[in-house]
Amino acid sequence: MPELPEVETVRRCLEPRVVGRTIVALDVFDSTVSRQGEAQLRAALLGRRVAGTRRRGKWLVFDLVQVLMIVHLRMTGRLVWKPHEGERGREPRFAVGFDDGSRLHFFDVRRFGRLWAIPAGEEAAFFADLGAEPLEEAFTVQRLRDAMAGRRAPLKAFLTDQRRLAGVGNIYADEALFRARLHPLRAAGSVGPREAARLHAAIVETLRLGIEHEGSSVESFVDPAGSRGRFQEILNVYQRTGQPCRVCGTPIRRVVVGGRGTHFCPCCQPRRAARLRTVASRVREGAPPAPSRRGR
DNA sequence: AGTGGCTCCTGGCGGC
DNA sequence: TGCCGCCAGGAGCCAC
Repeated sequence: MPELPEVETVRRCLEPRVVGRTIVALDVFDSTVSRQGEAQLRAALLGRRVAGTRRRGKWLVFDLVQVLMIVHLRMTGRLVWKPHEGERGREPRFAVGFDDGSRLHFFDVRRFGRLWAIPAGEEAAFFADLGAEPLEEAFTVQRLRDAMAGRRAPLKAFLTDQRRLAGVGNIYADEALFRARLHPLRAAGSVGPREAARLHAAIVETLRLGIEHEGSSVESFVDPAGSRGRFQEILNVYQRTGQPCRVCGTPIRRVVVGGRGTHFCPCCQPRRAARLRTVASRVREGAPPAPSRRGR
């Protein structure tokens, strides 16, 4: 499932290949890939030069100066770079041809991926509902705390909600929560300042590590040049149900949160806050519980 | 408003 | 061996 690190990996692979090239062909083989028709997409894209590539959350943006070509890979979308024409096997959903004869093919077995061509001036409206970009400086601990404040939604659902945070999906949410030692079912609004700082660091570290490893190839992810990612080799919890936690050896558990498979270590990610657990263990040891700071 | 649930889509897999 | 049904999940939509 392409998330922020996978989309960034795709972007980095494509950037040197497409920047400076002019789009001379667009073929739509599956009309459901875009709400816009082939004629409209062609009118918007043909003859335009690629000035740069960007990423916003899990959305890949090709900057064509006055127009933006935007691609979302969703579940199984794959952009495949072909130096020259010619493609074997399954038909792509769309293909873009460049002025030097090279082509970019979009393959997508589950057909959830989408393509847009919008005027550059509509970018703000297009991404209006998208939350903080986690690898930008503006994403601070305070910003995360503000976003979590008062929310009853479980942390797992909060992290994968693109309106709150852009780019985190199932894999990196589970991995970030493990790093932060936070239980996926904890309400986002119940997270204290220290825990929020830990979660912030965990989100940033996990995503950076994902990019460093060129993404996770847990299903079929490969970059446009055909390279697999390596992050799946260092996953701590995702799809490791029943296997021992790499930290404490406890079997990894799987629960469903918001309809999504969620993996965590029940020992490293306790449901209750650490302070409460300390009180519980004091009771178990026969010592009187520490007096509450609030006196109640 | 915030939250949870359903839908789309198809290859892969477990069970019988 | 073959077939059936379930599972995976990003985002959009809908209901409460």
